[in-house]
Amino acid sequence: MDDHLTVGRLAELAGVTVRTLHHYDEIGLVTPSARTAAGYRAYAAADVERLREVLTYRRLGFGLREVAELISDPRADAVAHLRRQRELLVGQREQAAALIAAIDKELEARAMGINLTPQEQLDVFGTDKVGGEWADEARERWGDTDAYQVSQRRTAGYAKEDWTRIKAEADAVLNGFAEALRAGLPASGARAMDLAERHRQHISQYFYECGYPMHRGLADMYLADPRFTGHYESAEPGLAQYVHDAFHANADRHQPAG
Amino acid sequence: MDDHLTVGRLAELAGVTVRTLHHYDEIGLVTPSARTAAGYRAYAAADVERLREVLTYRRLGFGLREVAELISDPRADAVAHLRRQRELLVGQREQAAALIAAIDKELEARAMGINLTPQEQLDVFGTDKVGGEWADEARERWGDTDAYQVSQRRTAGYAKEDWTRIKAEADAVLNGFAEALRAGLPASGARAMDLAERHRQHISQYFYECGYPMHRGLADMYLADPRFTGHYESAEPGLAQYVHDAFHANADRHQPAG
DNA sequence: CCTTGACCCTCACGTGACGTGATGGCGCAT
DNA sequence: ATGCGCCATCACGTCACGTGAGGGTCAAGG
Repeated sequence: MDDHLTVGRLAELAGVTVRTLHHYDEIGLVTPSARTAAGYRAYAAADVERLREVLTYRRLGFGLREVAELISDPRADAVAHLRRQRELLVGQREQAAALIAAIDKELEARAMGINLTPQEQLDVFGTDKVGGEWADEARERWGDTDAYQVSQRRTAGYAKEDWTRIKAEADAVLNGFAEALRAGLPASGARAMDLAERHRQHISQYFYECGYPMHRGLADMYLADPRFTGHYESAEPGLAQYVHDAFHANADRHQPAG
Repeated sequence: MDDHLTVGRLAELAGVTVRTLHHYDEIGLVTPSARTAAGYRAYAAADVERLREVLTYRRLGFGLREVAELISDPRADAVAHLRRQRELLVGQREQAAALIAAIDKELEARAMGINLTPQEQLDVFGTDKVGGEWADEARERWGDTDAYQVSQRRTAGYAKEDWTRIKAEADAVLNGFAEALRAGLPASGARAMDLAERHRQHISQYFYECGYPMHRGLADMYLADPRFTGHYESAEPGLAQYVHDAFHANADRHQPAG
């Protein structure tokens, strides 16, 4: 009977308290499929699976009542659940990104001594509902409220020649960096700083407000996302790291890290 | 006295209920700086600012008790708060990303008929604590748990000629799509399907496992992120949308949406 | 002037998802 | 047989509000 887990073991594995498992048992959400002679709860593999489902939905902000409905929905199999959970997580992630952008905007504003209008400050509020029941109306909003959509709207108006020019400018910066790297110039040198600043203003002008904090974020992403990394590495090996370092150095110059 | 807000107005602006504001008043967390003769709560601009602070911390999972401590911390000014909040949000976003990656892994596994080991399934648990007190130990974990790090390791080994070849292949796909679009072929047609599939396998081969769910995600990002959008739009206007539709259509063919 | 309807007030109890003991039964090692 | 750690079931506490109940306030309209 080693394939059955006790409450304590499962609790530890799942990262929840014993009381939580008791509670889920009480309300019939995750009931151990067996009990020992002494009345100990004995969780089987299937129970663990179910708990995993429950916890995933819980983490997405659903109430236990809703979770129960979701996982007992007969027209949705495990894969459907995973897809749904994925959707919700993407929404969560993008919402976090939107809030980060909003904070960056405020930080930028404060760094420049500008006070945002009350309206702009309150915009931050509108983007979510402090967690919880956004789940049901999720898709409805992430069609239009999304922060990315903003920049999308901004970019939507560009014609082909605009894009060509924009890209040409971006390529010029990239080539500049590649040359600087080949020439052995340091990533924190004057040339690299110039290029970093040009890049930042380029993004700011054509896409969205890109303050130094966000520019740091971009730098990190260029290293983390292989599609960006590839873009730089194919121009010159080591360029992605070089550009990353330059952006950070430039950000440090203008806004010493806290 | 137009610069003072009533509960209802503020509640609407802030996206919370009147009861919540009453509650915050009761516990002294956000107290209106004035009352009208009739006893109506009158919130001034400073109160709004404070509420914004509170709500931001709340959204990050802090209890009201903790929020009270945080914002009454005299050695932290507004900027410090914003920076801290930003850090936490970045953590949240990355955690969501990690969970998405985990779900994609499971989806991939299921699509291939493989069942993940219990260990691998339980890994999902470990990545967080269902929300709440992760706040304090945040940075400590998000240094190495990050999902991106994986693909970074994989791409680290490529030399310049590899990158050149990889990029050439990617460009070939892009040009194929541009031609198809110019030729008026539908985004769900055979040619587009071929290209979409080639792209998916290209990503899978050189970067990371890219199943159909993730490929859908990529498609969405190509539309959402202006840097990607620009890449496609500069080749042919409307191409970003076209590619997006093609990826989705291709995913639908292989894995009908649930 | 008086009503109507939308908003405001203060109790005060209800709720959801557990936390936190209290009290007592297993189970295995010394 | 006697600790020690884990298990069981009540049962009340808590936190952040929800949800009326019962009653004043205010600007607009008949």
